Amino acid sequence: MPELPEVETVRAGLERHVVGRTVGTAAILNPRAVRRDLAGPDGFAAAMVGRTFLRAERRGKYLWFALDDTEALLAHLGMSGQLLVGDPGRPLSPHVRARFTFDDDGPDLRFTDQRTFGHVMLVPLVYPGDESRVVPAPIAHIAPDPLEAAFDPRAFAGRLTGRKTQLKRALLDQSLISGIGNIYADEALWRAKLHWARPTETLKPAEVSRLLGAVREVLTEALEVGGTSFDALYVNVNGESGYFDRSLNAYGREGQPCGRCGTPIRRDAFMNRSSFSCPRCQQAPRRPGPSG
DNA sequence: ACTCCCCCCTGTTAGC
DNA sequence: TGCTAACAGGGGGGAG
Repeated sequence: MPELPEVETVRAGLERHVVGRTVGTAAILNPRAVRRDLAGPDGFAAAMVGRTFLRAERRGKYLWFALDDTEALLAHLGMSGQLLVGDPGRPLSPHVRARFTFDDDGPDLRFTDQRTFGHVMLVPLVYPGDESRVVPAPIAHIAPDPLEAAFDPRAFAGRLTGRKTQLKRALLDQSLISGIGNIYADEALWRAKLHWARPTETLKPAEVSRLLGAVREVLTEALEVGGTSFDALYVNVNGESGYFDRSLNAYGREGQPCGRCGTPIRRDAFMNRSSFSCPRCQQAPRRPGPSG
């Protein structure tokens, strides 16, 4: 379940192990991995040969390598995507979807993805709106994430309370604030003592800043321990797990006591998935937001 | 313009 | 024991 802390952990690993190196060969082992690339598997692979990874960057859950001033290799890990760096001679696992070797004959890069929700593509770099930062064209509509300099807390507060929806839906909307998924949404809401169904238009300024503080806290703390791993589906570029699952207060803890008040954590069906919260610390709104 | 819901996919687990 | 169904969930795209 790669969200911002997991993707950032992967990005940092790629910066260390891949940046500065030049692609020798590129192979697409499953065409679905490049389904969003207009050039198709063969065109994509051919266009990648000889390109040098100049920088490893990230916004929210997307990461990319700048290849020059105008193009980038964009990647999204989806649910189960991994970018693994290792001995080019090691066995090829059945879930490897794309493989890049380098002209220095060093460690190769493998995009591995059991459930194939992730993808990679070669894309143009553009300036979105009034921002100073260059980003890949397909993600120009994604909002800055709360850990980057371009994030504007006041603009976020205004757009959040201007919506007519439930708070958790808004937190998961990458065009409003990026990098947050189901796990960290539940964790941030628990910390801020806010209910997932709270109508966004009723949020007070103090509640919004409490929420943003909780979001930044939980993302930062998870990042410090390498992200959250429940199983082998999320690992860093060396195949190692993160440790934040030990620090979860709400997510996945149905029936277990709330760390603050002891009330059993409750699980609600939400958007075809689950929402975990403390029924006592996180008071349900009298009138839930739309689609509650 | 904004909000919402379905669907893409595979491996694991719960339940009958 | 063996099958089926539910579940995990990010986000694109289309419906409303």
